[in-house]
Amino acid sequence: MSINLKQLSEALGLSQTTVSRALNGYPEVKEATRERVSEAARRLNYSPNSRARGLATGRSMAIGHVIPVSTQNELVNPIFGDFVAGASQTYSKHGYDMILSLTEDEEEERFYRSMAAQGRVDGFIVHGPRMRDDRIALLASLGIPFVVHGRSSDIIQPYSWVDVNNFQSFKRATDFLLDFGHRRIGLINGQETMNFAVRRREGYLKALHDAGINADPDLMRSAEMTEYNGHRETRAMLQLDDPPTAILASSPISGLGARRAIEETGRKMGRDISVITHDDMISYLTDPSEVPIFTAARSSVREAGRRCAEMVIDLVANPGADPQQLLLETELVVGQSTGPARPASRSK
Amino acid sequence: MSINLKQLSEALGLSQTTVSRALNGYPEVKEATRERVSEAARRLNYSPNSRARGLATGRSMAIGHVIPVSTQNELVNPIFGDFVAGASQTYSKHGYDMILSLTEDEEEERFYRSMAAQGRVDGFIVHGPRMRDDRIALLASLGIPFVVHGRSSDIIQPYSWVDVNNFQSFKRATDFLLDFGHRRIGLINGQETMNFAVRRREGYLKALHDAGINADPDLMRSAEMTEYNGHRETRAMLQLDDPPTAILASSPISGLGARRAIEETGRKMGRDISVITHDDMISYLTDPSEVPIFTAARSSVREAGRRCAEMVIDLVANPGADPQQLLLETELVVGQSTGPARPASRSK
DNA sequence: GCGATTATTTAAAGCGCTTTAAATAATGTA
DNA sequence: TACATTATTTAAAGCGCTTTAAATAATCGC
Repeated sequence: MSINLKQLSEALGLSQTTVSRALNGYPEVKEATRERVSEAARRLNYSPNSRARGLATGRSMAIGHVIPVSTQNELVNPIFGDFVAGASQTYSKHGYDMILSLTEDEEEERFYRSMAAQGRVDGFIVHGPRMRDDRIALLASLGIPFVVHGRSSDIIQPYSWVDVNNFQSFKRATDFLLDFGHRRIGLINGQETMNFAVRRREGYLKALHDAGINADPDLMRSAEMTEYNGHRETRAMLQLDDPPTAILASSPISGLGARRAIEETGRKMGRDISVITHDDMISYLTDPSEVPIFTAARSSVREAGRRCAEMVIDLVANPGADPQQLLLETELVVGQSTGPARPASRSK
Repeated sequence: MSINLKQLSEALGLSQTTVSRALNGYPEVKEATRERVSEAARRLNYSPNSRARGLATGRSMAIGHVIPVSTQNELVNPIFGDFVAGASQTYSKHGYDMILSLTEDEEEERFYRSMAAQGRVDGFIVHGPRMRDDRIALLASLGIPFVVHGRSSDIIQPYSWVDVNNFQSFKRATDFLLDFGHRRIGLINGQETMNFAVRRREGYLKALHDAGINADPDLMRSAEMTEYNGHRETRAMLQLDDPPTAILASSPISGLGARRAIEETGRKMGRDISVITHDDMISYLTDPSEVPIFTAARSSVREAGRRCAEMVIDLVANPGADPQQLLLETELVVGQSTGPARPASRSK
């Protein structure tokens, strides 16, 4: 189908060395020669074999994205598509490929090791960091560049990460509700084995504490962020003797479930009950309206994907460099789902 | 970090040839030798460099997934995560990598060409086939194995695909509604540049036609499958003089929007208006209840991912073989969102 | 016009593996 | 025991590129 370097250089009457250099932009090639070479390469449809080039350079020009999938809950995080879209954009700009694999918990270590040892990738993006994630120590010991999307906790050695300021974001959202006079605020969090979920809870608790409010365990729920779970947990909270007047949901999807539960009881969201969601701005979920339905703490996960990709490419290019960190703030976008607290309406 | 073949063979006092053969399961190696080699490989932490191996074998052991992203609508399809999860599972079983890239329309052809020419992948999965998708002719002309997830139309040459029987699925769902006495059935379809959407509309129309009902253009909507659009289109239909008594939604997400619009007008889904959705069984959206909220035509996109991966691996292994096709049927799961037609209730 | 520089090109080695062709060892047969 | 077979191992070539070290061409200063 397409020719190789040897054929191209023979066709040109030049050595492989010169042709290679011409195409790779080395300065010691006469400009006229370079043009002749480029033209011929285009005309004869030459493209360098990536494996051969990789073998010679010691680079694979690929970054591995390893998505943990626990065996119990085979859930794929909905943010995943948009994150990857952002990263892919950056990679293609730099000539990198993205190698994606979903691995189950038990195989995770083996997988990272073999990908690294076989030289299939030049670096990794670590997804879904857990509370005390041992992947970080593993990758550090393997000596391969990596960036964590999110953070872990209790890790001594510095490492590179890109994270949303989940603590601040949920503190801010809680403050916003407190300012509206809400005192009973429910939290519908993601699974608290995940690091981000714990940080969100801490932000929520801090705001309550600063306002002199004791947190009520009944109002703090934690489950996978599905529509179904958001509905179930909200319904349960609304059935309490002293139901919340506001709810903080960790994802727009659990937010949808919360809305359904609210409306099922004849309440109106935004009037009887306020709701704020965290919103990663997933393309098919984020409301494009001027005043969106949901008041939300927004942070573009696509942007996070771009930044992670840039960071790991940078780490690959500068092996000696120090780890980098980037903390993204969310933006609180006020929509129709929040308003002043009403005296605990118990309609129905 | 880890050693190479030469070092391993020197440590063993054997030739590289024998060591290579021992590890790759060739029969001409004495069993005792093979064991000695495997043991040493394990002990000395040897793993073969994938690029070198790929250069020698001419295989890259990677399959490319190219997701089209149109510049106007930067939407990432929500099914994508689960499809990829299924495929990844199959790949890792066979030692393949998945290379993922999102490319914009204009770059698509160039991208496929260069991936193929550079030998970065051994085959492709084509996502989101359009009505008369020219990627199929392109890939056929490149002579590289590929499987289309979905089908195109008006393509003369046979090609490999895995698709859901969208026509039959929507015909069946429409029949189900007709049996309940519905005569005004709204369709909230995906974008009809996509092949699947057109097939769904045809199934819907066929059922109506067989029942002697003239399709009403006002009841056939087509837009990207977001919550927001599902809401908007449903609301528009409910405001008609002669509103539908049932709605067919092309995705669970537009279904959520439809439900919101229905309830906003004081109607009750399942009683006043019936809704059936197509459901790809996306992990975070599918309702695990015995009797789910939504009546839906279900088909596991994760399974489709697995089957596509198997098929492309098979095509790579058997270059001469004929194209393969697989048509998956949906299962109509009856939930709470459907019931007998009610005399066009115009509450509120 | 000639040696010294500088610019440009090339031969050949090397990246780490697989595989062909050939050599050596082991076993069988008469 | 000697020759033919079969089993096992090895040397070396080759995959297609980059890059080091060396060669050749062109240009400069005087």
